[in-house]
Amino acid sequence: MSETTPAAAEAAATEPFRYGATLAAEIESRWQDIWEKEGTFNAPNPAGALADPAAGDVVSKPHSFIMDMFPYPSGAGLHVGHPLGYIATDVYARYQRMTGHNVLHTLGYDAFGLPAEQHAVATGQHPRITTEAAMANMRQQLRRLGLGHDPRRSIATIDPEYYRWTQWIFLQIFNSWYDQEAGEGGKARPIAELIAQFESGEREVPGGGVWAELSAAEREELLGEYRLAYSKEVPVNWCPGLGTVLANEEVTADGRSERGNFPVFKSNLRQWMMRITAYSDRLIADLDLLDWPEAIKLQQRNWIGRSEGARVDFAVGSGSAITVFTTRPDTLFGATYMVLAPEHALVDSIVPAAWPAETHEDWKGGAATPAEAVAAYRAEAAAKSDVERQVDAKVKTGVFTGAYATNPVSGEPVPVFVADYVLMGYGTGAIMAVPAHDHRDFAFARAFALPMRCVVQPTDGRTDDPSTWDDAFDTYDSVIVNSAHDDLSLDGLSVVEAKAAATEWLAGQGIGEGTVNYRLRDWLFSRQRYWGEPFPIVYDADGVMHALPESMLPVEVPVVEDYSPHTYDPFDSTSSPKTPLSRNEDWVNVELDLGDGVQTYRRETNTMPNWAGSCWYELRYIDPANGEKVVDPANEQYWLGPTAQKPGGGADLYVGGAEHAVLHLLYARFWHKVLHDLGHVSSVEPFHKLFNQGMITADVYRDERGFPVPAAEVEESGDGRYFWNGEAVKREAGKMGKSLKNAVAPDEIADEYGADTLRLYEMSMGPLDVSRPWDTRAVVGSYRFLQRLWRNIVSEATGELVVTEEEPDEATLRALHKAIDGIRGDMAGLRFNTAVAKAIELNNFLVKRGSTPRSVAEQIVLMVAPLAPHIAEELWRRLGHDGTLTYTDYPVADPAYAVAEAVTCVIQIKGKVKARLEVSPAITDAELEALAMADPAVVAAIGDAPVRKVIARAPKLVNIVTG
RNA sequence: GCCCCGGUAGCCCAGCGGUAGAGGCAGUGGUCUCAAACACCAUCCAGCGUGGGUUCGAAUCCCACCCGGGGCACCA
Repeated sequence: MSETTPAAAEAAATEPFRYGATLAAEIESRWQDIWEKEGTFNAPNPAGALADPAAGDVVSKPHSFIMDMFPYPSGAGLHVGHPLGYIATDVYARYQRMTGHNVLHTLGYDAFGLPAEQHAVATGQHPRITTEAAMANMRQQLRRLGLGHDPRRSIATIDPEYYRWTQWIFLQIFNSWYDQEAGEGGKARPIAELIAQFESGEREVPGGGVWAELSAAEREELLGEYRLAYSKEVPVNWCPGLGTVLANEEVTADGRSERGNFPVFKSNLRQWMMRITAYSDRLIADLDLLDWPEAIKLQQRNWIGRSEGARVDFAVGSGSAITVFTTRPDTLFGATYMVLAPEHALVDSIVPAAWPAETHEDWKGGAATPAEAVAAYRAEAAAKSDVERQVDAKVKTGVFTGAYATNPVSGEPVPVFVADYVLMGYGTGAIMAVPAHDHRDFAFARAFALPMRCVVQPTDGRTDDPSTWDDAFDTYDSVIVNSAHDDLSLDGLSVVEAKAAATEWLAGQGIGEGTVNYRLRDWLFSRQRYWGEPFPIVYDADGVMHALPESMLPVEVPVVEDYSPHTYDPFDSTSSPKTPLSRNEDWVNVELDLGDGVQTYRRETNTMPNWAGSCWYELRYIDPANGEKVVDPANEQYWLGPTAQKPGGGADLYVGGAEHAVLHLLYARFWHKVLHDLGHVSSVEPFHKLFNQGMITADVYRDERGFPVPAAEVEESGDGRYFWNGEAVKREAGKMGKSLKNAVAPDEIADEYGADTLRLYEMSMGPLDVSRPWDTRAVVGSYRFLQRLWRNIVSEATGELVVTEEEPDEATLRALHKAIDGIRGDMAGLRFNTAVAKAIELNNFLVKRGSTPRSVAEQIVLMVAPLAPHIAEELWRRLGHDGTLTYTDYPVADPAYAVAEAVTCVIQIKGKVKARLEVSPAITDAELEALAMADPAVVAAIGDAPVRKVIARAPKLVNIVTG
């Protein structure tokens, strides 16, 4: 496509006053320069360096903080799918400016992370060089689109002045603990307050020690159990192929790394964690404050996975007990066996020396003693990667431990198994199995010939004998049966009632209590990478951890020769991570005075994950140059503070892809809440309204071998078949990208038609939240619209204005105000596709009219301005206005003209259209009915049939029911 | 397997109880042109995924199913 000479450019060469690619390019670059030079989109702050005395009383002006999801600057350059959201937020931001809002809209770069590092390793260039080049390239590409960003606020996460605050927030989190007793639902408090409680004896030191007598190492160990950021040996996701550990959220359902698709293994390693689980309840509850798509809220709720249930102790052996978590205490009488996770600590202590008499052969796993059987099974489970465990999930495996526990309600002995379908990381790592009413337990019980007991009355026609069942019966909507003994009877109670009754009884017996359990785990926060934020943490000669004081921030990423990660064979589960930063002894060993005189310390060599920088960037957009504080409270309050419309506060609009539903959005909410608890921000949520834009897809053409061929070179034959170089190829839908050879760059489209055309086309393709295919051929439609708009106002022959000075007639006013009314609503509701259609409709009206009154021209220019700002600015100037239209009021519809003067009323007989009438929109039902019944066509159609009923819905419809 | 979202003209999409069509692309015919491209004018095209139901009336509401896209998936 790019090889052919743009036809429009040729035309422009011969017709210099015509709106073609050449004229569009000239207009666009000129206005982009003006906006930049005049700082048109600079938003004044209430306080600090970005406050503007000339802006007047900023605080009393309504604000609108509009954000795009933090882009990662890819070295590959943009395709037309990337800017979809950026154009949409720009259109909305421009509309907001024209309706009196102080608009904060900018775009920064999330520039730390794995891809940049991998790219650097591949090309041999330092990640800072490649990343900064990619950012410059992306800025250049985006500038051409005319996005109205405040350039003073465009931060980058790799800037030391930015990441010093990322490290500062880390220190806030590190130096905090979650006080469950504080406020409603608890809150984060400074760790110093906890230490004071231990010192004074107000709070008992766990383990019974005395604080003053503990060593520094012991104190730090203890505080690690409280800190919201802590370092601990935990089972983590180790990915040898990437050479780093990963958060649960970065591992796919089939046990592979989201990035790179390498196998991931469970490994016990000392790593940094964030205690996000302390916020589980608040992260769920505060979703109610947010204007987010329900689907995203649902995904967050599911990810956090709150379940209410009970902890129950099952006595085993003499004196010890296995504690299980269950959501179904109502089915306690149906618990016929138990299962421990292979890693469960109690396994060793309950295993007897020999198999009990009459132990089922299938339960022994072929071993001579229970200890052998358990050891063999554990070894087998440990060697499995998550992938294998996933693949094997359909078949239930396990072995009998040889031990029996006692069902606390039935008093019956229940065998205790070890099986990997029970996960150590959830609940207590142990379950009571109720095979009659749980699918997994049912499958296991069938495999091991375990007894089942039906305790919930089946309601689907099956008998109450589980031996005849094909699967468990797990409905909640039924009543409990077979569940009674001397002082507890659940029989006849509903499931919900029985849960409460059973929990209450257990608590009374001291063997259980109601509890809430979460699927969410603490967030693994360290990575073994070079290209990330270093931790502001050092270790002294005794290995005791010290946080650096604020004055020593930022801890800069050292400039080194060798920044490559230590990667391994992707399948080598025995390997262990090594940090790239540890190679650099000069940097690792550091002389510092942390209050005890100058001493040698070793730096923490892990780095923070990619998510760290994007967890708080909304705050820095607000106050990018603040050297004293993360954000000035006056500015935070103004832009993010809670209001009647947004009870939790947060940015007014946040647009981005749905793929960040749980990762970024959950982490950012968590950090924001910590900062709120510690008094740094007034808002409790970072993003009030979230909008997920759809994807732009593109046709992919594959040859016989299935390889993609360059989509731009494919030709369509008349009969709907496709050819490339004469060879038949197959068409399918796909993502846009280099690998599928179907990427279209925004620059190509801007070259041929101008950026305004590209913006308009992207906005008119369909609703913003729906994915839709790119069609280069269709772009010309948006171009023609702009040409017609231009022609309605400026002569193509002379470049002179052609608007008339007449007063618009009534029909024109009606068309105009109908358009204003509709477009305003569409703009406010982010329905840009229909807004464009209405603008085209009005413009087409003006074309047919033959001339355009000046007042109408001005209003249509203003209406189109958010969508196609360059041509609008140019026409506005040519219409005789000085300066930018950015802050000119958006047209307001006159209600007198916004309704049609006459409407067509349809007359139906039994739902079939028989006649039409032109009536006033103000007509009453009775008048309309009378008119309809008098209509000759209607009279004829009714004939002799009796009229049973007449439905009149003024002014559009009358339906006559006969017969 | 479970949970979301979507199926309207050849294509992208409006309409979301009341005439199936706002807008765009493509197609067809014409104007312009020596021809063509561009542009302009005109025009063709679907009964709304399928099957039931509610209603005077259903693309629109309800139920079931089919197809496409996304998410979750031994979480006790």
